[in-house]
Amino acid sequence: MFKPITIKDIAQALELSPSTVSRALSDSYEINEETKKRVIEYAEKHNYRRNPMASSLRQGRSYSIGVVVCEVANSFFSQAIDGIESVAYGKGYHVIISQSHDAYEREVVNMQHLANRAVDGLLISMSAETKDFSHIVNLHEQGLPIVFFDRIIDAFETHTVTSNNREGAMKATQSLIDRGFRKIAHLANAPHLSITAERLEGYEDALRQNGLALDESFIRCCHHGGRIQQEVEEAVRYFLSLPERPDAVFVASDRLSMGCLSAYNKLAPKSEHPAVAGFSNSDVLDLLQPNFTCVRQPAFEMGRMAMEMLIQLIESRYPVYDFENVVLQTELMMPHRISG
Amino acid sequence: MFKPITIKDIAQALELSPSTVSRALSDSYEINEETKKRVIEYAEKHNYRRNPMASSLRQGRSYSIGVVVCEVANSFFSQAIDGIESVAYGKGYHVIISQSHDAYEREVVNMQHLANRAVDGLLISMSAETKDFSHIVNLHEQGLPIVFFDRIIDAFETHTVTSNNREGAMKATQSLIDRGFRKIAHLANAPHLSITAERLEGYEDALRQNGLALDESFIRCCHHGGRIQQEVEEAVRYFLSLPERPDAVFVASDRLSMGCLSAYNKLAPKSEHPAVAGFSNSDVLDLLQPNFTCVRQPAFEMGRMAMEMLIQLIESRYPVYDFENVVLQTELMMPHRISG
DNA sequence: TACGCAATCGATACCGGTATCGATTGCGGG
DNA sequence: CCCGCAATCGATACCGGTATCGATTGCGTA
Repeated sequence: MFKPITIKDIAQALELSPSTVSRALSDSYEINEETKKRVIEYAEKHNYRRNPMASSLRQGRSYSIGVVVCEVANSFFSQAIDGIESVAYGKGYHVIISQSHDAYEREVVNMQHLANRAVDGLLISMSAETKDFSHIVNLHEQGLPIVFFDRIIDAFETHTVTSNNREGAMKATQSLIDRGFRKIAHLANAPHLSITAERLEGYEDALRQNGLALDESFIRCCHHGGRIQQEVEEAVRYFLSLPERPDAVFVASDRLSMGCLSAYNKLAPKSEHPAVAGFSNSDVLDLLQPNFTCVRQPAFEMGRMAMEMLIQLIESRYPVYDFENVVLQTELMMPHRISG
Repeated sequence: MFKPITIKDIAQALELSPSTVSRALSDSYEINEETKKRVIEYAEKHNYRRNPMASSLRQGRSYSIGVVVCEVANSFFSQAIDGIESVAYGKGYHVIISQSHDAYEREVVNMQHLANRAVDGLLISMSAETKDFSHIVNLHEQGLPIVFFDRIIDAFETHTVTSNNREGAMKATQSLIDRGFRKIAHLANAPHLSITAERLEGYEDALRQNGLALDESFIRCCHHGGRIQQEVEEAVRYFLSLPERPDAVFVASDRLSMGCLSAYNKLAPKSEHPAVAGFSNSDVLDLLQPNFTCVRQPAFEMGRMAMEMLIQLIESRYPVYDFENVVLQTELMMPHRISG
């Protein structure tokens, strides 16, 4: 096994003290330019790499932050992560991604692993299954900076970034109404999520504003957020089984939109497909399904802002008590007009 | 700021030595059961968390491994990551994901950050842009265990996991031939990738075996692997501009398949769309596009195996000189029959 | 009685950087 | 000539665990 060279090796070789080498390598003003050059040259020549653990241990900081999302194979989250990374790299932070797979157990384990000094802060979008927040509250009480995005909770005060889910849902539902549909169903996400309630509200508001009746039987929620395609198919099968079938569906999330369209393709002939509108940040879904209206969230921007807020918390010298709750606007993408 | 309790605090409180506490917490056989219980109880009660940096620094191991892929918003890679995680968590390893975005610079930076004792090993699927492998060779020469999967290189000997790309490509192309198509184009990936050459081979083999002529003008490759939709559209536009248009296209990757279908939807009426077959691990793509034949790779299994091989390298007491190059089989998914 | 050995625990060095405090040198001003 | 101060660098403790070596005790056995 190869033994990497340390700061002490350099010190010995150049007849300097370890502290001088350390300072030279971090470009300290107290070190003579000439000395710096010697150190840096020697370090590069011998392929020196600073040991991040030793550094973190001493400094009490790791310059890395943890991101907890349900899954990365999701346009919304992957775009958000890109936004997070764009800020992080600029400010010298490293991003550690971990997936909860919408499972409570997984979320707890991942956070424990990330927490306690291994990361300087946490960006969290809650898992669908999680009802008990004590693992997060604990970390927060221990002083770990946390920022929520998208799927937030109010167990304690901190910065949050969300999009205007109510309005997005309303716009999508309204677009279906504008296109002449009246029997509009709602395929909802897991019931405990903040976004679920907000989007349901928007859906109901739109119906109400247009004098349409609310029908509980037209609402179906997926407890696993569509990560199990079977539950989506069940919901679609249910809609298809209704004596009075919906002629349109408003879908609450990216994955559910995928699953919903896919399920209809599988379970019913094209002539019987309802119009579908829903939340999605996919680049191609709207193109693949010309009849699909989607609500896009500014995912990249959300990631960017969340990361900036987190860095603010981390680098603040004093405890922060004044928290921001940013709400970003959504964008409605109408169906493409395809010739032929 | 909250000050987490350390092993020394526990030692002092229980009137033990730090080493005893350390051993008690790692369930050493040299510690009396009674003492262990006292220590563990106190630790739990006071919410003790072992500091991973100190631990890693001393042990020279971090029990975490790094994964470098081009992007996570990709069915194939996200499934592979799930496979990796399934093994990792079982063996007590933590997985750090990082994305190269198919950019050379990004790949180098990420690896540097992961490397040098911050991770115990690396699982790599090469970026499309990378032609210079010295950053990886360096790490390897320093003794960092590395396993390649999917997009491999042969700059040095190590374990690798791939799927049978040649055969997969052949099967897909053959399926198009079987369906009666004769003018089959190929939308290829970035030229330097191992998978690109292998899949091109399979495509050409299939044509040859069926007595069809190879036509260079029917092959177009995307240097950014389709991450820039514009380059896919250009290729599609090119195919559409040919005096003799292809009646079918074999597409080399997941993202390219998405992009290709999407581009055709955008650029040509449905009646002029060619049949499309290609590599894809998407759950829904084949359902959304009934006419799409896809080659699935055993992504989860690839991740699983790669991780197991990496752990073997990491935990081997002696240098390993006998390397495995596993090749897994692909599966052809024929178009669904949709009524209506 | 003496010795060997297992069980249990302590003291300490060390992992590799870095914060802290201090030492040395040189020079300008009073 | 002395003092103050800036510039430059060294010695050392320390971050929080843990490997290493040793110490102590008790007990069975030669």
